[in-house]
Amino acid sequence: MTQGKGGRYHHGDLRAALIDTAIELIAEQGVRSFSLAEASRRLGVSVSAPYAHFVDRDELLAAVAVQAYELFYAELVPQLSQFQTPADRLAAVARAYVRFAGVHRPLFEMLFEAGLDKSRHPELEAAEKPIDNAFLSCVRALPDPGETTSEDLARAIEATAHGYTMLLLDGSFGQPHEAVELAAERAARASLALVESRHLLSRPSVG
Amino acid sequence: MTQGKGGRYHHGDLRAALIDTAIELIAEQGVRSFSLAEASRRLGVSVSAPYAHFVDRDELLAAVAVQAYELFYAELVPQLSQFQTPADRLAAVARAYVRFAGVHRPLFEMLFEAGLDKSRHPELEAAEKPIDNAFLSCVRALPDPGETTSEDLARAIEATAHGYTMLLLDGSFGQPHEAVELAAERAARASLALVESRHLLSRPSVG
DNA sequence: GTCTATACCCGGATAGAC
DNA sequence: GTCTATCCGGGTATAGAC
Repeated sequence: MTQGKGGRYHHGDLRAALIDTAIELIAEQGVRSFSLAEASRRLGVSVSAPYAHFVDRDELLAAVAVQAYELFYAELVPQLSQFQTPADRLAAVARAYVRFAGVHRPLFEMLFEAGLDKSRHPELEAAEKPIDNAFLSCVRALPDPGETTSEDLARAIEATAHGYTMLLLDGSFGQPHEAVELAAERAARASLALVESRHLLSRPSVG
Repeated sequence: MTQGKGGRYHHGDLRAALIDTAIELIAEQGVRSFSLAEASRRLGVSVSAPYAHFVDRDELLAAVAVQAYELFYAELVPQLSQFQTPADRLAAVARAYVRFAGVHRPLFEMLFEAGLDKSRHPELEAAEKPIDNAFLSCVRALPDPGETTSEDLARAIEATAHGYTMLLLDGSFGQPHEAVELAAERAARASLALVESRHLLSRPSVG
């Protein structure tokens, strides 16, 4: 899909092709079992070829993760303009969060299971930030912020969306496609509940 | 710790020793890199010895996971009797949930990252259930259940606790020990907020 | 129940030719 | 930039002796 000539990548964009193939393989077998060797095999290049473009396996995985974050964010964005109130937008973003994980499961898993060292791959933090900001900007648009900081409420909602996502991926909502919608809907509702009782987020939890 | 004689396990309880050693190794290096070979080395037995007690690597890991669930549950239980109201107990359980993950991080991670096939290891589901029940029994003790089912509210709180836990382990709350308490406290407060607005969990999230 | 030995497969990574 | 060839390490699992 990226080379010009025959079956070889002599003059093609092997770097991009490796990223695409890595996504394919991760989607098929998960990050755990991903290897440069297999990616090379699938592309019909030698096992040493990737090292001309990535210093090691982790650098390729980091590039994949960045792309995954971008896709993730791209699927959250449309929700922001589709609802009127900030609260509804928050619910929609939470719903989209869970949906993304359900639809692009291996991609989502790799973001959290690849075991990439973020200090060695600073691009990852940058790629992740827009997602945090999607929640945060909605929270900031709420009237009456109350005592709770925007960051805390945004984090509560993101945590909840993330938590539902994990339960979904773990099978707690069953296997079929309806499970995705079910979990997504629950996350959306919980988000509304957190918004409603956000004043409690900044108080001692027990008397 | 389980054998009687010298450095060999000829007459010791190798099975139990393997589980203990696995926990050690997982605590040191995470599940990812755990191998039967290394566990054998550390115990001073041959690499083939474990196969007399476990059919394969996964069966040992499953046994470890069961033990991890038991410890997890054991740390939640004391919270149940320490607070008066059901809501406070829910907050306390959520707090303890996050704390467990913070204190026994590798153990917690293995429960969700080991990649164990639950259909092949039914013991896992059974070992997990008491934790779900800890949340559920508190919810059931709430006055005025409202329209939302107990299961839904319990799951919302567990999802939130789980989500905060993931953010904590991912470094979103910083590195030091205070991060654990911070995340745990946020989870506790969010639980109270969900209890307070639980009526919203059973309604459509957008009009 | 544990040993030794072995067969097997896999991955990461490098050197040097083209 | 890609190849071939190779080294090195690791893990899983089995066979057969004790």
